[in-house]
Amino acid sequence: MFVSLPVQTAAPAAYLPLETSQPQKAETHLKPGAYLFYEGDDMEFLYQVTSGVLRLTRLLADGRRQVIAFGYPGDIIGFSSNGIHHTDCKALTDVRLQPFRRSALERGEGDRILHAAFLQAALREISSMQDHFMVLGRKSASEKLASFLCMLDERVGTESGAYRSVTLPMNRADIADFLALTTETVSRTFTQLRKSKIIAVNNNHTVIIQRPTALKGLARGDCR
Amino acid sequence: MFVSLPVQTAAPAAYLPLETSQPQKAETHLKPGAYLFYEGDDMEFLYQVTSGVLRLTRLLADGRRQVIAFGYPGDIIGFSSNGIHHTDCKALTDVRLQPFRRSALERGEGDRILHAAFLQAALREISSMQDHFMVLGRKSASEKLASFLCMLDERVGTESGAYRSVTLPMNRADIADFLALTTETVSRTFTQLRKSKIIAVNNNHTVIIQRPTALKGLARGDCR
DNA sequence: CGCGGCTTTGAAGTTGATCAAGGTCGGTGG
DNA sequence: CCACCGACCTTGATCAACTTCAAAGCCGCG
Repeated sequence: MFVSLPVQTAAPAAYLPLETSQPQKAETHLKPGAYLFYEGDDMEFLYQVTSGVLRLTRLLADGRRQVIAFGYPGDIIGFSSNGIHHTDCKALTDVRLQPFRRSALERGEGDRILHAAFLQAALREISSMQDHFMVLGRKSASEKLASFLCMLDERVGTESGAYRSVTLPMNRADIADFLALTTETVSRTFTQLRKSKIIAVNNNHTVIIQRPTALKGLARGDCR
Repeated sequence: MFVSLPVQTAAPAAYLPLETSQPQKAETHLKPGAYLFYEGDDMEFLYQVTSGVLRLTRLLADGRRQVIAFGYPGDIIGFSSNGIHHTDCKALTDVRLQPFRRSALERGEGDRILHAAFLQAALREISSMQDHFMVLGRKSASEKLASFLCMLDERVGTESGAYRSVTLPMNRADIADFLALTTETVSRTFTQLRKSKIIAVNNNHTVIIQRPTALKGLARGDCR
């Protein structure tokens, strides 16, 4: 019986457009702060993120919020089983998107290759959501933040001098609602990681990973 | 901007076999306590649950555990994006399963109808996982348990006299690890729901829903 | 009857939430 | 260029929910 390693998401580390021979709708563009769709909207399109970052959220009646996912280049956004969107989707940066007609999901319709690509994307999504269950359910605040930073580093981290670094287009509240914490706790945890020299923080939107091994260990839950 | 209603999973409320014309492997059978696969195993097959209940779990190095899902009749079990299982899968009851070759997921291979059915199943899975994010991340202990009972009632609840009732094939620890609580808290919360006459509990494995509206309200988070 | 596994209950301990100020930074307008 | 404003972030003090630790109860089964 193994122990959970975060799935080595063979997710498109770099943006990789879906293969298709179908005539497609033209690329869509979104300004920071703009919404792509709201919860309850009819699903007309699926989108593959070409560039930029999106935020998918859900709300409870009393305002409690959960960030369901951040959408990065390569990700497919807007999957729904019943033709209704179940999240709000907002652009955090300038975003470019490739839309695909909803019918591309339906049986028979659309080209086979595209269909298979959607299934692969859905399977990757399931994998990463399973990882996140563990994060939400069983990890401490510092383990959660470490997991988040590691995940972002794997997806969109860049070499910067001696260290790798990650840009955070979302604010502390978004991170809090993704990790099921409060902004205060996220902030305190950043401070803690900074003080233990595991990371350094620039202008609150750039994190430099000074001790990657320590960060990964924390993320895995080797120690609390 | 809407507020999250748990997705009306158009999930096969009753077991609905996948349509396929393909020659299939014969149905598999599992005794209670038997494992279907372990984390790290190669994925050879996908399975549709015909009858019985499965439990999918993940572990952290220090033993912290998260129940990823319970597999009920109609559910597709064993989705993986990279051909490796990322959970342990154990039968909680006698289980019958219809296996499907992994290749049925791959592009080109297999029949189109089956392929589309898998995609639909994957999309439903994503929907229900999104619901569960909200439960794990933002709900209190009693809201979590109420959500769990409502979900089970929708899926497999039965009319029993004046009330509906739900059978729980899993134990308190499994429920705890599904909802990210401890067995003690789950037990206390059951007691609390019992004392407020929202539910009645039989032999610890049967719950009678005495006040469905109160239970649903609690699950939605109308009040804490 | 008695054993073992599961569940319940109680008391004390912790983690993270809440409440409440300040502090920082970037943009705007005088 | 500087002052101000607002949004966001940080820090501190207190609090509550849930966990942990401990012990007893229940129940099905050999």
